[in-house]
Amino acid sequence: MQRRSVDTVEVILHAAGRLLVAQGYARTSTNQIARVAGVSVGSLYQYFANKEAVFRELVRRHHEEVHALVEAHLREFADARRDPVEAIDRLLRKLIELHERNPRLMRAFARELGALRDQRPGPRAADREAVGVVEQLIRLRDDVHAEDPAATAWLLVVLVSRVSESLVHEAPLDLDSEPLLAQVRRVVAFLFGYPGKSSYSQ
Amino acid sequence: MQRRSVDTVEVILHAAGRLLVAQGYARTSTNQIARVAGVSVGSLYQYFANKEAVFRELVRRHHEEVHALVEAHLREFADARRDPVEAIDRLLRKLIELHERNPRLMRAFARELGALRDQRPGPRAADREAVGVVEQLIRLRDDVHAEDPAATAWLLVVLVSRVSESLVHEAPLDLDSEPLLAQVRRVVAFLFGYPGKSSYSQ
Amino acid sequence: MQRRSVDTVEVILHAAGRLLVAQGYARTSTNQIARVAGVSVGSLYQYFANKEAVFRELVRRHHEEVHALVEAHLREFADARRDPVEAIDRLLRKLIELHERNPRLMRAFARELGALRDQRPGPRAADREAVGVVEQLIRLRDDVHAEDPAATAWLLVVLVSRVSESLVHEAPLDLDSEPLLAQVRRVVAFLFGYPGKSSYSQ
Amino acid sequence: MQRRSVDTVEVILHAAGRLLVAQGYARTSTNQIARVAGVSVGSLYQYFANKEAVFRELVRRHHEEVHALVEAHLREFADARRDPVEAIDRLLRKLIELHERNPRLMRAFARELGALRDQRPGPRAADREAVGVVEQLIRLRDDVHAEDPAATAWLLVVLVSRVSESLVHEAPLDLDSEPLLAQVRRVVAFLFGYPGKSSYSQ
DNA sequence: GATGAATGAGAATTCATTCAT
DNA sequence: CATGAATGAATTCTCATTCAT
Repeated sequence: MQRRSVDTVEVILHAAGRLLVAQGYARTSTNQIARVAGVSVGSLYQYFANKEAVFRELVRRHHEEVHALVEAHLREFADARRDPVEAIDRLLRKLIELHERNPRLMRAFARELGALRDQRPGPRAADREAVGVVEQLIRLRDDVHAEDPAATAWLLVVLVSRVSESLVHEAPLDLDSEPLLAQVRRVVAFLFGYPGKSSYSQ
Repeated sequence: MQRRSVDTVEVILHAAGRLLVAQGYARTSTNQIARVAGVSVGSLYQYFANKEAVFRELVRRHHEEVHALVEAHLREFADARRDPVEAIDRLLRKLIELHERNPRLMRAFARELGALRDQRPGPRAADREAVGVVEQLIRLRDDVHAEDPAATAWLLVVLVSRVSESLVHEAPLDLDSEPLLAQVRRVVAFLFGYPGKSSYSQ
Repeated sequence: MQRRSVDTVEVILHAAGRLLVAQGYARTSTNQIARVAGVSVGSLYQYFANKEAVFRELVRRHHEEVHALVEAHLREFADARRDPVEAIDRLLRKLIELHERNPRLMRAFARELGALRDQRPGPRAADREAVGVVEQLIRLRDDVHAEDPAATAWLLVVLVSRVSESLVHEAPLDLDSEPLLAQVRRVVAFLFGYPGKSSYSQ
Repeated sequence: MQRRSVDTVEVILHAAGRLLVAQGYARTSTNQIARVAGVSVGSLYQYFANKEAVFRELVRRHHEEVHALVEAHLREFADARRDPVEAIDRLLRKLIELHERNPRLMRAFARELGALRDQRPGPRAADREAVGVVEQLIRLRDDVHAEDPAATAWLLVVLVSRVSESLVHEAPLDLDSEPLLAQVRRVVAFLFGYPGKSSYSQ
């Protein structure tokens, strides 16, 4: 029984994701989701309060993953023995990897579920939280010399979150991602006062 | 006659914008838009093929404004006698100004109209175009020494477009925008090989 | 001025006919008729009380033509010096000719305007009237020996009106119309007690 | 479950038929049909793709009945031991009987649903098919001497189908149907080369 | 008379949600 | 718990008709 409910929720979310990608939020009906999932609408409403809740759960799970990733890398970033620029670079790569596991779904999240996004705790809220944490970390690390830790933290968060999105969403751009990542790395190093590391001036 | 039609379109778009902000795309009906606009639904459908078309036009107009702004500042950026970092900074400020004229509407655009945004030529396409132009400009300016013009152009565009959005959308962040802009300026200068200009290391 | 109004009515009816054939009654709007006719909707309503009236006039004109044809041939049929079977045959050919001038429109009349058809005087009423007239004529002619004049008249009218329709509407039937007309002729002759004329028994 | 669906379809069709007779196709809305049927509009759309489909099913069922009748009598007509004229007469009477079960509905079919009628396989297609079958049967029977089997078959089909319609639709004609049927019988006998059977000349 | 923008009642259709089985 | 038929409020959109210019 326990098993069954877990499966039901799973197939519903899977179907919802596929339909979201294929037709968007508005065009996807709960009956449709249930049909594709191979369960009855009734079952859908057993586990989800309404249509929105289905998609909210879908997004929530994604955010959870992102959050875990960010947290792990911020721990690395906090570790004085490790290179902070590397930590950011690695986080960025992990985020891109995450997006690339299902880019069409990630794009659909951004495109279709903007209206759901603003619920707390959403990504904006997450960003906000991250800015605070990063600022503290910057202040704690002796080797990071940011002029304005608060502004630097903010820019860093914006950079990482938006760059990872852009790198995936604008994939068709005929640019290789490696040089772009290198560029971001340089900027991060610059922000951290590591001018010598990979700057063009060297 | 001419006058009437123009007015009708205008009041419809105005009403659509207000309702978008107040209740979102999904909850806004065409009858409602018409009522708020003070015209009949029939008139709405005289000028717009369907509900989506109304909001598409709203977004189109916004994009047009952004496009004009970007174009003007890229011309300034192309002018060798003017400081390129200043040009970017001014563009950023203008974009923020634009957003701040009606931040709630701008936020609604991002939140609610993601699905419309992807039409060609949308902002993504615009970004793509901008990257190409900026790359050329970087190559042309003798005083700009970017290591990898293509990657630099891409990062610059992502930075400007996403930072301006973030600055407005996350306004509640208890940060003053001036330090954030200064930070962005520093990064831009760095990207352009102007390390001495406003770097913290000076 | 007089001229203009006549023309306006004419172009409207022409457009209505074309649209009726192309899309049917329901799918044809008055605005569309006006556009195709090259006049304004307002003008349409200057000359026709409503949408239905336009099509009623179209049908009325057709009925008028049919009526004139029938009347002329009934006069011929009434002329004792002329062969009554020939008269019927000629009428039939004339009706077919009429239908063939615009078979698609004729078919559309039958298909789409059934609901208008029942207005008096419609074809049914016309049939009724014709039956009475034909019955009298049969009684008057000495050379016509119909067993039951009333029933014969009825059958004759049904035969002529339905056969002419069928011959045109089912044109794709891979039958030549000449043999079919010959067959009808034989039946008419039989009904008139002209068994020797073209019967197979001769 | 099975039971419910069948009932729902049935009451919808019943209501549609009644409304068709009472107000015609155009004036009948799906909401109205549902209300009269005592079900919700949603249920109507669960079983029918759209308004037209409801009426198409209504007509289809009628055609099915007619088709069954015709088929049964053609089998009789094919039986060499039975009188072919009688077979036609009986078919005609059965068709009239069928029409008279609900003449107003039959009339409404003709008047209002002409546009639906033309779908394949419609009555015209059915007529076409019948002509071919009848022609074969005429050729097979030794006792039927038709001069031109193809033309005879065609005329026979037109006669039977149109006469049965006319007899019902023009019922108000102050004629008794018995003499009319006798007249048709005579014509059929004549077409089959049975001149002595019931001809007035005997 | 002509025009065509404006009207708005009304129609078709959808779909989230319920609930009897 | 599962099912899926039934619901009906709500929405989009059409189009015959009017009337100010």
